[in-house]
Amino acid sequence: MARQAGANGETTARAIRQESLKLFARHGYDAVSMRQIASAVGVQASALYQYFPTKQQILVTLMKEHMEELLTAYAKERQDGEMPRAALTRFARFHIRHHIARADAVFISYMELRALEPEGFAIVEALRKTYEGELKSILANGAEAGEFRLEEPHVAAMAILAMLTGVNTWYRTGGRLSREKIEDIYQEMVLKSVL
Amino acid sequence: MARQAGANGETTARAIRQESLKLFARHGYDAVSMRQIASAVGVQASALYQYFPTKQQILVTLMKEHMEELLTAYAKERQDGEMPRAALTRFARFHIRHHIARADAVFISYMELRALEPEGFAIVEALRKTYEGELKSILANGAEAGEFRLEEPHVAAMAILAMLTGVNTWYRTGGRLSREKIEDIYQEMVLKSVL
DNA sequence: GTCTATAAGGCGATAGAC
DNA sequence: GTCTATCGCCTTATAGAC
Repeated sequence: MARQAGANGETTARAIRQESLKLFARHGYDAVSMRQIASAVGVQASALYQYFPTKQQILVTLMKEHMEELLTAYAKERQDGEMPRAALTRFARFHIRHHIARADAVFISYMELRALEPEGFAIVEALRKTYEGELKSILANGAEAGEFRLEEPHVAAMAILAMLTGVNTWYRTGGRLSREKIEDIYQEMVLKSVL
Repeated sequence: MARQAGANGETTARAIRQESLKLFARHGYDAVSMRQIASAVGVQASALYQYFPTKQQILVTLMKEHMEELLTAYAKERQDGEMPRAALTRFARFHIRHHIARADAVFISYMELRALEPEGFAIVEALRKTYEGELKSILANGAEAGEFRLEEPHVAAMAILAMLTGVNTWYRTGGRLSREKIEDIYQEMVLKSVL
C-alpha cells in the first residue's frame, strides 16, 4: 500500500494512526516495530518521525483520543434527570454499542496500559476514572433512592464495566446475534444484577 | 539474587518459572528479554536454555500449567448433583477466590494469548474452553429447570466470566474489603443477573 | 515530505570451556 | 550446571540529501 505520489502530510498522519491502531491491537505495542508501521503506511521508518517524536507518543495519542471520544459520545448520550433504572439501561446499551464498534481501540486501551510511561499513563488513567465515575454516580443515586440494592457502588461499577467490556472478547460482526439483541441481553443482566 | 554455590537444577527450574511469571505479568512477554529473566534468576542467559528450548516455551508452560491448575481445582470444588442456584453460587465464589490468589498468572493468561504461536495457542485455548463449558452447563441446566431466566447460555456465561475475572483489575491484598466480602458481592450480582 | 544511510545498542539463540 | 564469547539480526532514532 505505497503512498500516492501526490500524498500530503494530513493523509500520512491519518494513515499512521490507523495502521498503528491495527498493528498494536493485533500484535501488541512492544511486538510492533516502527518499520512495520512505516511499511503498512507505505513510507520509510524515518518518515514517521515527522509526525510523532517517539513510538511511545503514537500509543499515547491513540489511547488519549479513544478515551476522549468515549467521554464525548457519552456526554451526548446522557439524559440528565433520568431515573436510575433508565439511566443504567441507557449506559449499558451505550457502552456495548460504542465498544463493539471500536474493538481495536478498546483492546489497546485495556491491554497496553502497562506500556505507557508515567506521563501518558496519568493522562489516560484520569480519563478512564472520569468514565467510571459516570457509572458510579448512576449506581450511587439509584441506591440512595432505594431503586437499587447494592452496598458498594464502586465494586458494582467495576463488576458491571468488566461484564460489558467483555463483550469484545467474543463478539464478531456478522455473527448469529444482532447488535441490538446483544444490547438486550447485557442490559437486562446488568439491571437485574443491582435490583 | 545470585544463585547459591550449591544450587541444583530443580531450584533453578522453579526460579525460572517464578521470575518469568512476575516479569511477563509486569512488562509483557515481548518486552521481557531472556537476559532480564536470567538476571532475576541469578544466572547468565545461556543457562536458561538448559531448561527451556525457547522463550516461547516458557510462556506456553506457564499458561498451560495455570489452566490445568484451574481445572483441577474446580474439579475438586464441584459438587455433582447440586441444584443450579447452589452450583452457580459455588462457581462464582470459587472463581473469585482462585483468581485473586493468582493475579500474575491470570493476567498473563488473558493478555498474552496473542503472543502464543499456533501450537501453544491451540493447547491453551482448549483448556480455556473446557473451563467455560463448566459454567455454560450450570447455566443451561438452570434454564432448562426453569430456575434461571436466560435465552443465551453462551452469552450469559461470557458475561459472567468477564464480570468475575474483572475483580483482578482492582483487587489488591490488604484493601478495605475482605476476600469473603468481595465473594459475597460478586456472587449475589451473578445470581441476580440470571434470575 | 520522504528518502538513504547509519549510529549505538539490544535481541534470541548457540559453541565450546570448565 | 553454568560460564564467556559471539553470530546474525533487529531495534529506535537521527543526519543529511533531494
